[in-house]
Amino acid sequence: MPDETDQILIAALMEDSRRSLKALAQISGLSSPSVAERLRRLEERGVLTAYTVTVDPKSFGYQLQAIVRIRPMPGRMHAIERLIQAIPEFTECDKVTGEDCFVARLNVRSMEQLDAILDKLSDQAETNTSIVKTTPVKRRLPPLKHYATTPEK
Amino acid sequence: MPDETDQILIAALMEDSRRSLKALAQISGLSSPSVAERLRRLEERGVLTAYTVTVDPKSFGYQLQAIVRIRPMPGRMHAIERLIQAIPEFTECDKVTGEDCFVARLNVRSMEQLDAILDKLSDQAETNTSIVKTTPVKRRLPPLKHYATTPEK
DNA sequence: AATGAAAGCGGACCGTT
DNA sequence: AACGGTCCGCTTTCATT
Repeated sequence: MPDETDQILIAALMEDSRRSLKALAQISGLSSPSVAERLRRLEERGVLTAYTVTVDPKSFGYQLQAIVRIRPMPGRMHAIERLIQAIPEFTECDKVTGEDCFVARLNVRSMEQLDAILDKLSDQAETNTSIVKTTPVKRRLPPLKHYATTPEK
Repeated sequence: MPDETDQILIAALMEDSRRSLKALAQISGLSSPSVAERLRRLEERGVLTAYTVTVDPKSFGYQLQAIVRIRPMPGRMHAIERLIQAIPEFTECDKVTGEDCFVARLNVRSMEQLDAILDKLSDQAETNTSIVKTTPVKRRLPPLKHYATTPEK
């Protein structure tokens, strides 16, 4: 389990993954070789899974974002799963318990494109689409503390 | 709108946001000062919105992930929105059209914690919870091409 | 597992095209 | 808007604790 120093490093990288080892060293109170060593181990252990960027989809003309719940018809589950994976406008998808097998995020340029994509699923699944209006919570980390110091308020 | 070189840079950073300017220069066929200049402009224009890391929640004991749809009772929408924001285990939340006002992602350590958190909403909203079993599509970028060279297969 | 020293490489700032 | 050159600073390696 990551210790407190690891958590400081992770939080610092979450804010800005391009921070230099030296900057991370200052933040954590370690030397830069130690930081490098810790990052290496965190990657190795699968704690840090990716260094990545966030892009504004609107900059690329993706004016609409939708959450689509998908309920495949009997026997069509694998086909639907492959279809979702093959359509790049689905930028995220979870397989979940309950009636809706999949919950996916869809980025499209227009209502017409939304319709066209949902249409591809329509012969093998029922879909339920909600257009994203705003995002009250942007992707963030859950609390990283080991011990539940906060009694789960 | 970002040109093709910008797209190459963005895709390269999406894969690994810690790539050096020199590495990005080689990938894109530019010099490193030019790469630095382009990144600066992409940030300025709000195309690149963050450099960040992805963490495995399980490494921190978050054994369960759920998608929660939340339908506030009349007049309780703002209160619910603030509540979601205040509970750090909600790591993502969109406000959407339709009956369910919010769709949120919840990370918890146990079923008990799941219950405890949903309980906090229960007097002001109806919730519908789906446990995430697998993630067929991990967060990715939609196609970045300007022109729809792919006729939306 | 972390440190300091040293060497090698990358980034930032020039002036130029 | 991109380039090459230069200088400075960071990263990486290694020996040490």
